[in-house]
This record gives sequence, C-alpha cells and structure tokens, in this order.
Amino acid sequence: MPQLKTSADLRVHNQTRLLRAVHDADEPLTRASAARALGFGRNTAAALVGELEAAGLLHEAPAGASGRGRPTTLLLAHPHGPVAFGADIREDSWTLAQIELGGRLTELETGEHDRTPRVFDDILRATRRHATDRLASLGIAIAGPIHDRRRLHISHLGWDEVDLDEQIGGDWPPTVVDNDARLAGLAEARRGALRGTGTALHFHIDFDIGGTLLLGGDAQRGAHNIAGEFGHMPLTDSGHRCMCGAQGCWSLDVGTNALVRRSGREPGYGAGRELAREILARAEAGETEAGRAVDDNAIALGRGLGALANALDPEAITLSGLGLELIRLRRGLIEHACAEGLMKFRRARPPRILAGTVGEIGPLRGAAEIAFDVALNAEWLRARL
Amino acid sequence: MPQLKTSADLRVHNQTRLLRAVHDADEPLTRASAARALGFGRNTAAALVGELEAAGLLHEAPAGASGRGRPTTLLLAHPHGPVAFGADIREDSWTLAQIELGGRLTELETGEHDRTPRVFDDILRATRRHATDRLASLGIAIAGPIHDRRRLHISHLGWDEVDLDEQIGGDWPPTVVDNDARLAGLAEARRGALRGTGTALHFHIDFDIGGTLLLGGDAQRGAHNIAGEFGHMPLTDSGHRCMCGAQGCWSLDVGTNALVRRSGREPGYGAGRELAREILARAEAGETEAGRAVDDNAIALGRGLGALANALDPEAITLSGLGLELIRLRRGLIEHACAEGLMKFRRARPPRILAGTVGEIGPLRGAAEIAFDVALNAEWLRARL
DNA sequence: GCGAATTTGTTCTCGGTGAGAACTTAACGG
DNA sequence: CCGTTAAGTTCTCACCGAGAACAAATTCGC
Repeated sequence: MPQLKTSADLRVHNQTRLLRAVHDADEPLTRASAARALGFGRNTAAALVGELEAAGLLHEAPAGASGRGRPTTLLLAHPHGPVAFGADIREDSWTLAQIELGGRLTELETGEHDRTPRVFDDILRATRRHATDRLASLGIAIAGPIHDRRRLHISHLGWDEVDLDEQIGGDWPPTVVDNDARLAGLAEARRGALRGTGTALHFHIDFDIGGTLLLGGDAQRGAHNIAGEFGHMPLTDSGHRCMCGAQGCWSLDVGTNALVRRSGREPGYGAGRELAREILARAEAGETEAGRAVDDNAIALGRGLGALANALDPEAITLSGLGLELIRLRRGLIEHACAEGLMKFRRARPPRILAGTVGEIGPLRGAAEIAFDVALNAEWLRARL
Repeated sequence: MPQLKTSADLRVHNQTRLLRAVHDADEPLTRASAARALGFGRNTAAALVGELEAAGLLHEAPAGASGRGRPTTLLLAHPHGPVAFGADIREDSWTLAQIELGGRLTELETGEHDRTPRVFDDILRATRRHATDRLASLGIAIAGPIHDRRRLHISHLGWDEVDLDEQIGGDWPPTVVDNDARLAGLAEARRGALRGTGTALHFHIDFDIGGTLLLGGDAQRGAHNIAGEFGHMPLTDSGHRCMCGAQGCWSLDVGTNALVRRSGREPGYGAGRELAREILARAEAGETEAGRAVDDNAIALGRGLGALANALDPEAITLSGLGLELIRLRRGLIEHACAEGLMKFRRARPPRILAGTVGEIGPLRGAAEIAFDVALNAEWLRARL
C-alpha cells in the first residue's frame, strides 16, 4: 500500500498511475483512452498530462484521427525524459541497452569479459560512453543469486562471495542488480506470455534451473533476495550430490548438464551448452540414444513442475532457455509428467505450460524494466515535478 | 494498489488505515499515538476518529494518564460496531467464535458433527443463535483445499467434490471459506510468531502437511485458491504412492500417518492421532523404537523445509499441530536436516524455525480475521459512513 | 501548593485536488 | 453543408489535510 496521505500525494499517485499505464501499454495510449481506462474526467486528465509534459516526462503528439469526433493526442516518451539502462552479464559477454517510457528497448553495446568481476568496470565504462543526463538508473542482470542484494555467487564463473559494494561504488549511477532468471520472469510478466496473470511461475533452464514466482506481475525476492532456487529442491530424487551442497537437486536431472551427463559425456560448464545443442539436434534427427536423453530431461522437468504447481497453484508456467527446445520437442511428455505429479483433483485444470515470448533478451529487458521502475515511483516523481 | 482517485477516496483510505492500525495493534492505541504512527496532525486525527465514532465503528474512552501532558483517549471497538464470526470445522467437531475490532476473540459455541456436509447447517443454526445486527460476515476454516473458493475436498472425511454453493446459500450472512492451514498461517502472521515478517512459511502438521506462503502478512492463495499443498511435493523421495494421486509426497514421511506407519502400525485417519500421541509419549519416555520413528519424522521435516527455503527464501518458518511436538523434542534434528537441504551459501543464515504461538485456535482465529477483513475494507467503509 | 513545562485537543484559514457542468473545438457522414 | 460525435477547455464547488494559534489538562519541580 502506498504511503499516501495528503491531497498532494494524491496528485502524484495519480500521475504515477498514468505514467505506469503509458509504460505498460502495448500500443501508445491516447490521452482520451488513458483517461477512460483510469477513470479520470477529461479535465483531470488534461491537468495531469499537462504537468507531466511541463516536467519533461511525457510528450503529446497528435494522434491520427480514427473515426468521428475531435482527435486526441498520443502519450509518448518525452524526447528529454528519463531513460534507464539495462545490462546483462552472461558467461563471457555482456550487453547494455536503453529503455524509455513505453518500453522501447534499444541495444547500445555488447562486449566480452574475462570472467572476473572486472566486467563491472567494462559495464561502467560502456555506461559512461552512452550516458546522457537523461539516464536515471542502471539495472544489471546476473546469472546467480545475490544475497541481500550485495553478496554475489556465480558458480560457473567461480565467483563465490563477490561483494557488490566493492564493484559498484559511488561513481556509479543509481544501480540495481538482480538475478537473471527472476528478471526474465519479470519480463514475461510485463511484456510476454505471462502478461495479466495473477499467479505464475517462470523458469529459465540452462546449466541449471533458475526461476521466480510472479504474483500480480511482480517477481518475488524472498527475505534475503535469494528466492527462486527451485532447481535446488529434490523434486526428482536423483540421489546425486549437487555442487550447491544439497542432495538430489532437480537441476541435476533437468538442463544442459543433465542432458550431457545422461548422454554419457562429462558435463562441464564450458562445452556443455554446445554438447546439449548437439544432442538436441540428434534427437530431432531421430537418434534413439539422444532422444532418450531428451525424454528423460522432459519427464524430469514435468515432474518438478507438477510438484511445484501443487504447492504454488500457478495459473501459467513459462519456460525460457533450454525449456523452449523441450517444449518444442516434447510438450506431450512434459505435460504428461506434470499431470502425474499433480494431485488428482487438480488434473482437470493443470497450469498452462507456455514458451516464453520475450526471448533471449529476457534478463536484459527485465534489468532495464527494474531500472526504469525507479523513475515510475511516487518519490522520484515528487522530486522531479 | 487501492483504487484511489478522488479526495473523498483519500478520506476513506485514511480511515481504513486507522481502523486497520487499531485492529492490528497488540495493545489498544491512543488517539495521539495512532496519529503519530500514521503521520496525521492532531486535527486530522480528530476529524477521522470523530466520523468513525459517529458511524459507530470506533469508541473513544479516556486513557489512564501516563506521564505529563493532557491525557488522550483510547481507541476501542464500538459497543454497537461490526463483529465477525469465525468457524473452524475439524474432524468431528466445530467451533464458532466472535471477533471484534482490536482482535478480541470470544468463543461462542462448540458442537459435534456427523462428518457430512450437514455440518454447514449446524454452523448456520449456531450463527443464527448468536447473530445480532452487528454481524458483518462469517469466515469458515476447513481442513482441505477449496478449489476456486467453491469445490471442496476433504480426504479424511471422504468429501470429494462438495459444492459450497449448495451448502452456503442466500440465507447465509456474507461468508468466506478458506483452508485451515492457510488460516493458521495468517493468524501467526497477524497475531503470532510471524508478526512483522516480510516473507515467511507456516506449516500445520497433522495427518498431512498443509501450509502457506506469507508475504507482507498476507497468505497467498494461488490462481485457483488451492496453493499451499506443500505436503504433496516429493521432497523426501519415499517412493510410496500417495492417496492424492502423486508419488513420493513429503507428507508420507512427515505427520501422524508417517509416525504411525514408521512404528509398524497401519495408519488410518481415525485412531492415527491417538497412536501418534502415544508414540510421542514413548519416545519422550526413552523407548528407542518410538524414538527412531520420531527422529525420522523430524529429519524428513527438516529436509523438506530446507528444500522449500532454497526456493522461497523465507525469513522464518512456523509450525503448528504435530510440528510443535517435533520442535519441542527434536529441534536439533530438524535444524540439522534443514541445513543439509539448504544450499551451502545459505547455511550461515538459515531461516528461523519457530513454534507457532497462536496455538490450536489458529484456524479459528484466521477464519475470524478474514471475515473481519470484510469490514476493514474501503468499499465497506464507504457504504457505512 | 503553585507555576512552568509538556502534551493533547480545538478551531480556523489556506492551498490543493478531482468532480461536474457548460461550452468550445475538430473531426466525420449523409 | 449541417448535424452528430468525441474530445479539449474553463469555471465553480465540495472536500481534504497541513499548519498555526490557542485552549485544556496533566505532571514535575520547587
């Protein structure tokens, strides 16, 4: 519940609602339609928009007339309005992109990194190269849990307890950092296949399974910002000991490592993704051995999804990464295994299992979105008006 | 976010905040302290309270002076203000209680039932016996999932798809029905050991494990109101097939049924609880066989808690039912098994595992609370003022 | 026992907010 | 070309909470 007390708060609150509606809309809103959607009179809408335009947060442009009546205006990003940058740190490369009001994402730069925390310097330098005074905030997606938004663990880079405060200092723009799978889920909820769902799950399947619970379009973070390690629940009783320290982890049976191990090869982060792609290709070409490995992967995936659905009752589940291939090749197996893991009384209406539609840039988009959220916030707006 | 647009909404919103603060407070609030806590001026507080008192929702009584300065008034439930009833349907009995603003719970009546849906008639009749025109709403706690808030499943009563709309008709007061474990968790979050936690889990352990994820003091319901069946995730790979239709369910290894089965007896809902009590007593008296059974139960409990903590990152976990005994007798085992299930990097700060403090009336209190929530809502208030 | 200090209640003014009504403007359509 | 339709504009109005000044009720120190 927003801290909202005075009538001045009310104005800011309504302007925030308006900006949020403009940002989240699929197509640009018109002033008249926004007023209708939010329940304002035309007079009030004019006042709200007027102030926002004067503050350089919104730009009005004549809308092409559509039907009878006086034409209205489109609500667009102001050419000098705030923007946010999003960055995605992957295994050996990073990407920086810019987002503006309305959600348009523009890729700015891509680079490689040396798998050490020096990548933060690369990103800072790239940010400096592209930053103008419009930059409000920077969001970074990272492939690992971020304990208390500060301590960073990335097993496949060998980062154990990297302290973010030592990497991101006072000379950075306002910066938020979050887990890539969570951000990919957020992107699906805001712009993808989960738009409008109340309770949903998203899983990004790579070496490992990361995910997030999405409630009302919001990715949950837990008490220490490390929620979402669904891959480290023993949902498929593999019995193997996991590098994470626990035993029988789900992601030992699902993901590229599992696919590689099941095919008799030694899993390793480096070549694992390549090998997995090869196994998928062979399976698609009809080789039985590879097909079996993919089957097992899909079954283990479905089994875990069913178990999680029992506990969390999602309306839909989206997948990204290897999950997209598994859906494409083995949708039936996944759904069947999921149904077997579901309690009987749930089977008539199982959760929809969907391919994510945001694509590979999910973490990047999510990072940009949470960065831009900084500027869609009542406090920020109050200071800017 | 509340639908809050006009300045009139603002008044109702602030009055709702005030009533909520009064209701949730541990001790009665004074007018002055409430004003300070919510950030109002003394003038505004006077206006808000005055209207609420005139509407019969709040009663002011002189507060015993405490220190210097002009004495203020206590904010209490109005003698003709709204109340809600809560009911708890257990295995073969039910209880009806009344709650009023501030949270005072008064037991009204208890009865037995014949394990058929006729219990709803009993509750309706009891409600009629005690209802006055102060009654705003009735909440009912039920030991089973309630699909879409309508279709009811209680395995140990043999209820498969009982349609609530056929039981609760137009002659009922406004009625909300929810799962008992979820309501017990809500009670812990509002009045018990989870007060003030942002992310928490609660589990009620009986024949089975039911639970709920609590976020910001709110029990999550999922997309179809059937979230919380954590007991039906395969967290301990028992391999057994479960009555629920899935396999390897956690609650096959934790709970009274598991305790009984582990002791070589035939689990059954009827005598199971008695047998379990007996086994616990023997374990406490030092019998090795019974002790082993309790050990296994505690270990399986801890193992599952660790897995769930990986995924959901709770700040604290509370237990009720058999869980209280397991904490009392085997806290060390539970915590050790939990730590083993946790990812290594989490072990330095594991979730606190706590005994619930609300006690056996958790579901009853939770039911009363969600019923009373109806009257702490802006829409209801707007109509009443 | 009395005045100072302290805390709260009361009253009044003021700037600000959105609603609503009346009117104006700009398109379309026959 | 004029009626219809939809949106923008302007003005009044009820209402809200902030703030300041003042009154009231208690405690504390001497």
